[in-house]
Amino acid sequence: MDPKFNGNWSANEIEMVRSIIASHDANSIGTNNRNAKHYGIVDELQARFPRKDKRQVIDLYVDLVVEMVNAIAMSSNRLPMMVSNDLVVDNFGVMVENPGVHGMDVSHGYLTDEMKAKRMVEEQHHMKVVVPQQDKQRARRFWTLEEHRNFLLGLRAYGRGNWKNISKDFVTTKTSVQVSSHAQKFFRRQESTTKKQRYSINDVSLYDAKPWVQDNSSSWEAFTSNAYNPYSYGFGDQLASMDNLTQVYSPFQCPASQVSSSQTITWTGGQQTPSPSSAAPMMEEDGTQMEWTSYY
DNA sequence: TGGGTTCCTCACCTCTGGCC
DNA sequence: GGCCAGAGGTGAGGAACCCA
Repeated sequence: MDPKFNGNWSANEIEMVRSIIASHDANSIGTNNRNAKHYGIVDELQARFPRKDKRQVIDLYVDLVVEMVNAIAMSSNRLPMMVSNDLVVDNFGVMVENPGVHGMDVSHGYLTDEMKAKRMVEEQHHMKVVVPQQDKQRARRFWTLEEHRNFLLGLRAYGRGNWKNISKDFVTTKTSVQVSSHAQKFFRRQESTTKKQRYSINDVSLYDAKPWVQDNSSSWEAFTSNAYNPYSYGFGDQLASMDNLTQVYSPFQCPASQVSSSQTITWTGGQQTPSPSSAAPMMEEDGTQMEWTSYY
């Protein structure tokens, strides 16, 4: 585990976080919405550790998940068998092609022939169900905020270029090609910080708030500041150095000059200013479009 | 070592929606 | 209604990997 991510965590705290993640894992068998689970765990972790900011919680969570997945993957070397992702029951919301995790009927590390046969049947069943859905999803469908956040988490965990793993473990609703395409737009967006741009999903960073849960009466500045926002992950100067992934932690994309030292984002320019007359689209989980509620 | 496969990057295309 | 920016999809090209 990269120590720079959890230097503020004691060994006991890390163990506590592990057990919380594991308990979520055990309680979530049969849970289909991995995306919601990611954030449910993060929310619980932050509730347990109110002195930690959201960024620290997410950092540690992602690190531990990746660590666990890697450990399981390494241990699977002596069990070279493939199972479908859906059969490896929710592993902290991260799917792994791996046996030996709970929910698997493994006897002494090996599957019996009967189990294998049963598994093959189940796999066939899953394939029949899943493939047509993928075809269906081939139709143009905007990325939801949830998907984009999971994309950022995946980017954080695997780094740039590992789209296959990001697709498999974090953005399960998108193919690696789709993730790659989204990443292309995302990085292009990150690079073009000087132009006036209207809001896009790629302006949302991992630590940004969930705008749709905000009180309509709150101002945009209050929303983007950390003071009263329970969903604010915090951003700004303290996020300066994250190797080649700093862009992942960038705040809403706007010229640096527009970000005050107090980390309050002020929006300028018609398209970037979320006003009732220029609402930026948000996507619901089912892909239907919702709009910004008025923050002014 | 060479052929086949997989995956990633890049560029381009089409569609959508906001602005004038 | 036209223009333009942004989003998602797709194909070409190349690098990396696998295997006989």
